[in-house]
Amino acid sequence: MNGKPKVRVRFAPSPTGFLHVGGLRTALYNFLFARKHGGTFILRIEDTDRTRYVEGALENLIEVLTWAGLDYDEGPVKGGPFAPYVQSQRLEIYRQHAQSLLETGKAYRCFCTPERLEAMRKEQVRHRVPSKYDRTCLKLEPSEIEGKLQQGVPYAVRMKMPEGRRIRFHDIIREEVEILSDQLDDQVLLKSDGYPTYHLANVVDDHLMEITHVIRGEEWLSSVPKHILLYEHFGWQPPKFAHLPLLLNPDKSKLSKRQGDVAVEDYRAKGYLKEALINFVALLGWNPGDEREVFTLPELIDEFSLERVGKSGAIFDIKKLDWLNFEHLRRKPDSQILAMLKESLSASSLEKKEFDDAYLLNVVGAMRDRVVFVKDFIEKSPYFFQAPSHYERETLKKRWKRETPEQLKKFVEAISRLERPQKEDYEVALNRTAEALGIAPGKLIHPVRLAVSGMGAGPGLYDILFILGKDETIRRIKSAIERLSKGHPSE
RNA sequence: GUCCCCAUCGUCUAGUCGGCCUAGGACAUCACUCUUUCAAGGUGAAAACACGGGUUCGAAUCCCGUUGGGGACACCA
Repeated sequence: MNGKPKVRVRFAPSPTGFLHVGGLRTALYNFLFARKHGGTFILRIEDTDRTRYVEGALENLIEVLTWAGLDYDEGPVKGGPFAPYVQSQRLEIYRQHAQSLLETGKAYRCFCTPERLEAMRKEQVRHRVPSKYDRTCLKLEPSEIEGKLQQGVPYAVRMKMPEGRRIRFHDIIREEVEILSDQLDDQVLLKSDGYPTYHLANVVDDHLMEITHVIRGEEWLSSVPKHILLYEHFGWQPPKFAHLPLLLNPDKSKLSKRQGDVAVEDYRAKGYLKEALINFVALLGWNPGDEREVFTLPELIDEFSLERVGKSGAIFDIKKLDWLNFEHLRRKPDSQILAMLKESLSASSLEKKEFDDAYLLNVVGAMRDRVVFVKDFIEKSPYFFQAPSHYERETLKKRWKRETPEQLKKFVEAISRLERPQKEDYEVALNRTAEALGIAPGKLIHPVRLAVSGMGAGPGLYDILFILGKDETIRRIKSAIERLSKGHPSE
């Protein structure tokens, strides 16, 4: 009941076909801020550039946001009190606002052709003067304007920038920022095709949708004065601003395609968990102030504050993302990993894709400290899903000796006699066999591992044998003896 | 070029508005440990306040400048 307005924030992407990880972070910070303050998180689509229209981009965007767990309260499809939330469906609203600026003399019509503007800019660049619109159309007589309108000459609406104004504003992250209005161009607000530019649409919508905090990327910082002026012209109170530092490529340029993956979907496809990606991206520019680093979404909501967002750009370091993926994966209960493993299995190129839950759970237990991704269960321990097709050359060289086949035969004999062997039974059998042969257990352990898995690394041998089971173990050892005895085939 | 923003280990960063910082943590790297292998775990090492001036008894922390990096300068967002 007290005067504090309810927090309303928006994530306002333009639908270019995929969600950029930088966009994911912007969305996340907006989301966290809203949830933290019991506010509203709005999704608004800024599709005012018809030349960049991408089929299905909206659906894709919503799908990815939903996957990440960033549910919006108002927006396209879902609707809300300020619908529509897609700018291309709000053209009339922008037209009216542009009209009112025209009437109050804060804006004017510009009939210049793109060609003329292009030539003008070139000229300005050549003379090394700041490239700004030369205000040709501001000097038009009312009769001339009338004439052009009569003839149906297409025009854009330009904002008339005041001269000599010092525009100062407060940014939650950057503190005080000051820009001279002389630097500002007479920005086009309404394009000749009737669509608004970002600046007009953004300001109008933020006001109409009662946005209290504009949280967006730093690339917008230098546009704020234009926006402030617009709010002023309309007689509106501007929202609070928070400009986030940029996400950078390893070479410190603005994160972009070409230097790796930038689409959230790329990371999803590679097997990153949403928990890890969200956690990682949250830490790029923000930290809780203590030493904790692994967070779930609810924990982030609890801890988040814009005041703790840093000012400098952050390089997207995939190594740390991998580590977070590992951390989040290992925190998941076996049952959940099991479900993901099954999915991974059915998508794999394995011949056999169906396994008992109990069997898979054993695999999960044996491998969970050794994998970063769910798909690693298959890639790092394929032998749990199919018999080895070849044996690692290096390991073979190191562990497989001339006398090995005979020794393994003894081990096979020993375990053949076992009834429903447990882990420990394999261990006892191996130790006894080694003892009988008068050799160290290692002389058997390594060849057995190689025989059943084809590799030199993995979980404890007895775990592997137990998981594979007696019959399969014997089969694989015999097969290895057969294949590796003649000559010394390495691959 | 003009304007704006930024500046602590290779990377993400702590550093609550000057003293407790001989600069802390994490990832990555290396070593040791554990161990039948590989991981995980444990222990430890190496690794940074861009530079120059101030202000102050005292500066990573405040001010100025330099350098470096980035962003914005469209009828794209």
